[in-house]
Amino acid sequence: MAEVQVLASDGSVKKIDRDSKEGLQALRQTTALLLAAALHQQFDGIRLGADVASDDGFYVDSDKDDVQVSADELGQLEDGIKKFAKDDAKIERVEVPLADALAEVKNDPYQSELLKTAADNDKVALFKVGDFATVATEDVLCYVDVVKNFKVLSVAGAYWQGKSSNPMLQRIYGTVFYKKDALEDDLKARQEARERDHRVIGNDLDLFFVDPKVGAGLPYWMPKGATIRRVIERYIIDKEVANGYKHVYTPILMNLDVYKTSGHWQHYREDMFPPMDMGDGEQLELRPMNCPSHIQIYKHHIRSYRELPLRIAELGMMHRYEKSGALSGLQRVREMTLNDGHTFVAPSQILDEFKSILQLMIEVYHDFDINDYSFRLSYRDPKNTDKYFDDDEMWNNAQTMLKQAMDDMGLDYYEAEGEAAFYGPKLDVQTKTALGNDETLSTIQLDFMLPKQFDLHYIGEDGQEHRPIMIHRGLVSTMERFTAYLTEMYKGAFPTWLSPEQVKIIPVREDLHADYAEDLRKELAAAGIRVSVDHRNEKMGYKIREAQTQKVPYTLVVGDNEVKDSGVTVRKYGEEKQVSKSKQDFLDEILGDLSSYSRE
RNA sequence: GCCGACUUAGCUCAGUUGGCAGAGCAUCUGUUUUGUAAACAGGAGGUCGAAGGUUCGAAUCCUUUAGUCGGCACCA
Repeated sequence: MAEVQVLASDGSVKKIDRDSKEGLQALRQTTALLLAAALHQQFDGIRLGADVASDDGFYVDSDKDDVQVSADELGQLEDGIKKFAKDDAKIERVEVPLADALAEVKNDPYQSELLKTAADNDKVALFKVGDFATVATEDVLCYVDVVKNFKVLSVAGAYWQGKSSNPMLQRIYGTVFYKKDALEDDLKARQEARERDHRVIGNDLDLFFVDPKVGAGLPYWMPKGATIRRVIERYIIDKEVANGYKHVYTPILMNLDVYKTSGHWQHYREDMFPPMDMGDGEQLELRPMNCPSHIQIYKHHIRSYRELPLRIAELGMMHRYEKSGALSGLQRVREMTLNDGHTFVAPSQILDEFKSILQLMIEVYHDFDINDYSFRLSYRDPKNTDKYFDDDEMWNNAQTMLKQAMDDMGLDYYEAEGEAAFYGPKLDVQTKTALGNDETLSTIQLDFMLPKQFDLHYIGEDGQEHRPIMIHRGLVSTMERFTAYLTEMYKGAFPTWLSPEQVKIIPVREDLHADYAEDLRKELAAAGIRVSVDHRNEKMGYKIREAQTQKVPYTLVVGDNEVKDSGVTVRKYGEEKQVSKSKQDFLDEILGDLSSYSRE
């Protein structure tokens, strides 16, 4: 076990395993410090923000008004880091009076702020390397000669202290490891991440496109993408109907007054498209959420306690005016169709209904083979409560209830303040995109507010009116985001049941085998399989290659041998091996795939 | 929305100090009838994102604008 000495901000020194998480973090923090030192040395008068070790590397912020670092200057910064990382170089901790430290950085508001935050009793601890010193915060390595295998990757923008009301700084990102091959693996993984990006695959496989001339964030689903979506839609509707959901269709346009009643207009307006003024005083609004629509369904009849839980669901199209910089392929769009559902329950039913929704979600994830996710309990921000519906008791009860349900079910989760919807706390299922960004896939939200706003009630056993509670839930997210997620997860090689083209038949000779190929296609199509014959005037190798690059699960070659045996020769995606079998055996195989959602 | 970079044929990309807009793949036409990852030949295809400006002359320089990408902020 290789050990490294780390220096903490309080001056204590200890040895830790360099391959531990802390060991890597200390290396990242150290490299960030050296990058800050290099920036300080190479760019006179640069004002430095924080130097930070992140989950996948490190970064340093700096003011860009006087010094704008360009992408082609990153190499010279690497050289600068190397100069600091000499054999005998050490990071030392010094403690100085705050006033002295502030005097040193009097033209740098960011360092001043960091110093003030870190100061204790008018003294502040600094980490020093060469003649560069900055605030001591996270652990660093005592000896910096291990900073060898690193790369300065990119320059981007970031708000000072993460607040959009603050000035924007430039942020320089990098990555670092103890071992050279670990660095190379990391760089390779970053490259591969780009190759599995759903926008790249979506283009290669012709799944969808966005045309800027028509509108940003408004995707077009090409036939193959539409097929994947249709499979998802049919799957989830069947699943939900089987689990007691009533599927409905509701308008995507509603009178704006409804959104004033719901509170969306007050809390969510900046994400909504502007209302359409119809000229006669009526204002119509493109809906940003489906909940008010399902509330109308609820209110259409007088409801009895016997009907609860009442589960209303819809693949609901909605429009949100997402900020231009947030748009990204199918992941963030302005028109989306959510696998939405709202359960109306009596207070005593909340816990059980929440658990049964979560159980259903876990089943669905299993069918799609989604395993890499975490549960997040999203609470309101206690320091900024005016963003949310105002009812402290409701919030506290609901948040407690969510936590209890998760604990009862024995599921791991983490808690996040400030992530709630404006009307209530929620359970979010967090996943990562190919590029490593966090995103919410599924969500289950408790809502005590909308039933009150819309004055919902049901008749209880006692013959009196009672207020139901709403649970908002999306199991497979929006069709857009879910398709994007699956595309990245499967790298475009969808399991047979989801694959837009399941079987490609290639006749060896068009003049001799086309009829057999066509008969085969008809038999498979009759069994519900998405199949086509490649009749083009091309060589077999060409057609095989295309079937592989298009990631078709099964390629069937038929020639004299197959005609004679009334069979097929099967080549699976990603395999070179060819297996000859009877038509029936192949049909059994692929139907087995479909019924089990299998990828094999 | 903010910071930076980018935008050339359906796709991926060249295009030098401003001087006649290019390649590969795809598409179309022929020839070829093929047994497991790219047959051969020929043709067609672009107001260089858009609008203004500088210049004898702009894909190239300047301004504005839209979009895309990487981040940040915001979120399904």
